[in-house]
This record gives sequence, structure tokens and C-alpha cells, in this order.
Amino acid sequence: MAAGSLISQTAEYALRAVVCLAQHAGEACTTQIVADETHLPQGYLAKVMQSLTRAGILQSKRGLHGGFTLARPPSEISIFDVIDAVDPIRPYVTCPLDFPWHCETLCPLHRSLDDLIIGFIEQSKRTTIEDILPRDEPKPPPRRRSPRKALPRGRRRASR
Amino acid sequence: MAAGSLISQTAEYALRAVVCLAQHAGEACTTQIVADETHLPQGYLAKVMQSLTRAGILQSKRGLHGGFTLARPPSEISIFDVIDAVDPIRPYVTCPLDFPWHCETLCPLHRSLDDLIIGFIEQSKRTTIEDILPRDEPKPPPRRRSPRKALPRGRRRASR
DNA sequence: AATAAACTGGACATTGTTGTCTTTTTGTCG
DNA sequence: CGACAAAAAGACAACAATGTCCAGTTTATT
Repeated sequence: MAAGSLISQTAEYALRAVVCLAQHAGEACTTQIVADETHLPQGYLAKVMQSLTRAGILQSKRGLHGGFTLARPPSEISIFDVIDAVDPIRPYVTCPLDFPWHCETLCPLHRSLDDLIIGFIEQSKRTTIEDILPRDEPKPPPRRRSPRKALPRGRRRASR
Repeated sequence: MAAGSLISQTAEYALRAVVCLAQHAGEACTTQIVADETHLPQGYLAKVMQSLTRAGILQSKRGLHGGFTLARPPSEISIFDVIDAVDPIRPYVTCPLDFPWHCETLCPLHRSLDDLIIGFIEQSKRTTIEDILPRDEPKPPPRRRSPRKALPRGRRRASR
């Protein structure tokens, strides 16, 4: 009933974190650093990174000078891997209608939804973290005063 | 962090309801009837149908012999229309990172996510309600005793 | 060994989604 | 007109997602 964007907030956070770590290739980053660079709530991010670690996408090292690193090179981590780690997306295997006679073959509705989901999954498996690394380092650009239509910033919340 | 399936429960309900109404071509159905046939909670379904009505997908008629009908033929209602009515999916127009310098051009991450979303939207626009009408009417089939592996019915809720 | 830095895990708060219920409004029929 | 059937609207409950906080554990350094 509210605005959505297919993937959960948590999955978005996970992706930002992984991209951030990829940019620091090799060196361990603390949640604090990642939180600062990605503008994410530090506490919650810690949990997300824990999930990513348990899923084998990150490696964690405790203690002084510890932190997180990618467990594999960015080219071997897909967007799907990251989303799936924190917010698993599953095709319909059975029709969620509890008609038992729908269980063997999906009804057309859920077959179509399944196709949508599978399409999403396939495409997200094709894109790797390497593909989405920013070219230019993320530093505040020289403040150039270009004429710009002020984009409405407020959360559009149409009352309908 | 829990199991998801791209579209919200509410959107799923909306689709089931619209399909149900399409099967009753023309005749007004009460929420009670739709709830019974789709196995959805009657009270909540009423709200979902209200949303669909406000979005112009359904027409409602109050009073005795009232109910809901499709506002357009099934071939002119896409899956996207229905999902969008209850749970709007929007591409990223600005980078959700609050770095102002990300606002003009999306960063690669959000450009990729945007592509995923757009792919989903496009495909869901291509599929209409007519496409997903069940061929055979949804009646309990003659109870034939086919050997069948009892599918686990319980809600998988992995504790991780 | 002591200390400080970092992840881990759990309790809790807040908010959004899903679901229920009751009252009000609108329309039909006798 | 009166009775009734239905949607509309709103209050509220239950539960899951999101976010905060703190105590516990591990590790490098001194």
C-alpha cells in the first residue's frame, strides 16, 4: 500500500556495503568506515554485514585492526548473491492458494509471477559487483554552479 | 532478512482478486464471494479492492446486489496495473544515497538496480489478466488418488 | 598481562504491513 | 417509507522489518 522498489531496504544496504568494500580492495574495513562512506545506520549495518558473512560473501576478522573484506573478487559476486544473502527471493514452487489441486502445476497467475521472479533473478545473477564499481572515486566534485531544475526532494506520498 | 518474493502480499491478493472477477465476467461480485473463492481474509481484501477501485481498475456498486466488477476488459488490464495500484513500484530517479553529487546521474549500483526494476515493470506490463485466466474452471477435480510426495505445508522460517 | 579495537549476539524500540472489527453511507426492494 | 445488503471509512490489534543499544568475546599491540 506504500511505495516499494522490489528489493528490501536491507538488500539495498547490503549492496551498498559490498560495493564499498570492493572499492577498498583487500584492506579490512570496519562497520564504522562502511557506515560513514555509505551513509547507513551503523548498528543495523553491522547486522547486515553479519548476514553477508554467514552467507560467505564477506570475511570478518575480529579484534584490533579487524574488519570486513570480500570473500571473493568482485567479479565473482553477483547482485543476486548479495540480495539472496539478506533477503532470499524464491520462485513459487507451489501455488500459494491453498487449493491442494493447484499444487502440482502452478496456476497461470503464479506461473506468470514466477516468470517475473525468474527474470529478475536471472538478470541479477548476470550483473556482478565489478560491473557496478564507480569509475571515478566518490569524492565531492568541485562545486560547479550548473543551472539545474530543482528536483523535488520530498517523499512523494500521493493521497490519491 | 526474511523470505520475500518481489511483490508484496497485498499485490498478490490484488491479482488473485482481479483474476477472480475476470472469471465472473460482467456480474458484480461481493468481497465475500471473492474472499471465499480466493481464500483471502475478507476484511483485508475489502481494503485491497477499495484501492483497486480508486485506481480505476475495478468499479464498485454499493447497496443491495452491489459488488465489484472490472472497469475494463481483462485484456486491457496488465499485471503491472494491478501491482501498481496497491503497491507502487518506482524506478530510482535519484540515488538514494544522500550524496548530492549522485543526484544527477545515478551511480552504477543504482543504475543496475534501476535496470532490474525496469525489466520487471516492462515484463509485467506485457502480461494482461486475460493471459492468466485459468483454462479449466477452478473446481475441485474428481479426487483421483495419484501417488504424490506430500509437499511440506509449513511456512519455512529459517532462523539463520 | 593489560588494553583498546573490533566483531558477535541479544534485548529492546520504532515503524510499516497485514489483518480484524465496528460504524457509516449508499443503494435496492417490498 | 422501512428493511436490508453491500461498499466505505476508520479504529485498532498482531506481526514483521528496521533501527538502536549494550554487554560479551576475540585479537593485535604494548
